[in-house]
Amino acid sequence: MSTPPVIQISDIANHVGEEVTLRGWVYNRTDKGRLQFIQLRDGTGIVQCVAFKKDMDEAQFQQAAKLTQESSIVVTGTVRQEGRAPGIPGGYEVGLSGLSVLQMAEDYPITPKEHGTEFLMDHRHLWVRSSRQWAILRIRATIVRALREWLDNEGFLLVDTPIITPAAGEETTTLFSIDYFGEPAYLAQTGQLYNEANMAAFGRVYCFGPTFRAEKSKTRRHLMEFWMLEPEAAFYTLEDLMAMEEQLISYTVQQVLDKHRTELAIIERDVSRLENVTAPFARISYDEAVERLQKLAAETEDPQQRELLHIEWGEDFGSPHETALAEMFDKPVFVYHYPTAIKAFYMQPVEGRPEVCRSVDLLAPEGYGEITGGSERIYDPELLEERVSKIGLPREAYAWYLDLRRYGSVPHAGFGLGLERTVAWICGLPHVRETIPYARMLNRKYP
RNA sequence: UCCACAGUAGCUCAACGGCAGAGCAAUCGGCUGUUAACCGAUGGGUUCCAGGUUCGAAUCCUGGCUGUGGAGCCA
Repeated sequence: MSTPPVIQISDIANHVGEEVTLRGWVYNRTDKGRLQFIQLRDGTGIVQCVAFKKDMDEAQFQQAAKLTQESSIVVTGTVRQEGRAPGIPGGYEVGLSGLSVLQMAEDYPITPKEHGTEFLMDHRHLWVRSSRQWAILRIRATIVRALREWLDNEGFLLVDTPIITPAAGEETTTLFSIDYFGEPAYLAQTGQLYNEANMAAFGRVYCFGPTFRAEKSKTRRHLMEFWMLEPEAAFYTLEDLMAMEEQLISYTVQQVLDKHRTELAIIERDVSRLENVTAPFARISYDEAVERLQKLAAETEDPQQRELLHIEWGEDFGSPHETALAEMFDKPVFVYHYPTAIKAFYMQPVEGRPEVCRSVDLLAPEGYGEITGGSERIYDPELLEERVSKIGLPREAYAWYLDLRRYGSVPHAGFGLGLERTVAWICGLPHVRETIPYARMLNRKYP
């Protein structure tokens, strides 16, 4: 007797009326005596399998009745359309004729009831099987693919930058240090400086990989290990950068809308907010942003809220400021020309107004905060030298970077995009911890 | 690092100075259309840890640990 062909649940609509084999895990099970319902999960979807006592071998029917949640099984049966059948995609079910058990799962900790965050994060290795997490991580993969696809199509070359580095990428943030054969080394917090070297070799480049920040940040927007996409392009101006970012982001959102209606429905995302994300995005200067915030603070009744929104020109935005600014627009908003003093040393000052620089951050709507940050870079060798010595960076560690300005320096610009914040925004999640398979946070590195 | 809140059964929670409880999960039984099925039964506790107050502490006090939310910093 031959075994029916193995199919994937995502492809089930193409097999109605056929005898098939499915392999996977028991998502849920219930029975009505001589009738059993087994929801089977195979990674591509979930389908309801129906076992009637009269259609099956008695021993197999008895075994099915003992199936525990997440037991691994192989089943055979006939696919039929059935409006009552739940699942992903749903609307189809399999009338079982055979079943074999690969392993009977022990008591599964994650039940179909609600659980707390700590418990779920402790069982992250199992939690990723849940349909909500399944949907989020599939959308994350599409976001990564869309971002890279757009860049590849626009002539940006993927050039990887190192993760183990000899010194800080920028001056401020704390780094994770490692022992490099007796010498200190650090996990990269950005690939940007290397990107600038690669830009001079390939014109338009990007790097995409994990970055590490040893800051003791404890918020819904921070991870110790997160993925950052960093494009860098020769001869790009700040205006070029904004035009590029709005195309890249709107393309990515569109790809998610095209490919993941099912997943967006599972996580109950309000897609109307995403359908709105089309170029051009709003653009306001830092000056205007401060004015808007001061006006808003003045009009705010609640004294506590007014205190949170207080800002003077020259200060960086805190998260209440970013949220308030983003709420003034129904799509992402660029804020450009930040004060030079609060930005990184390599950012190009605005001509005739050196107290501000050619920098731009993109704030996502709905309170998700900064999802990209970028700038034109200083290309004048003397100015860059001056900046490096002024803030007391170790000259020898940056010698190679300063070299770039000595051999054919050109105007150029680039930005970094935080992947997890972008995923959180597009998925409408309250916290970045669910946007990455295994989050590394202040109080968590397990599992 | 700072501020606020929390920790009770495998999970989610109740009990708030006087016998340690419920729902789900587990186990056993029933049911031919379940959608987090339903019905009946059974088992399940170092009330985070250490000290203190009290006739009596899950409950009040002190210290610690762990977590959650927020701030700062940042993407």
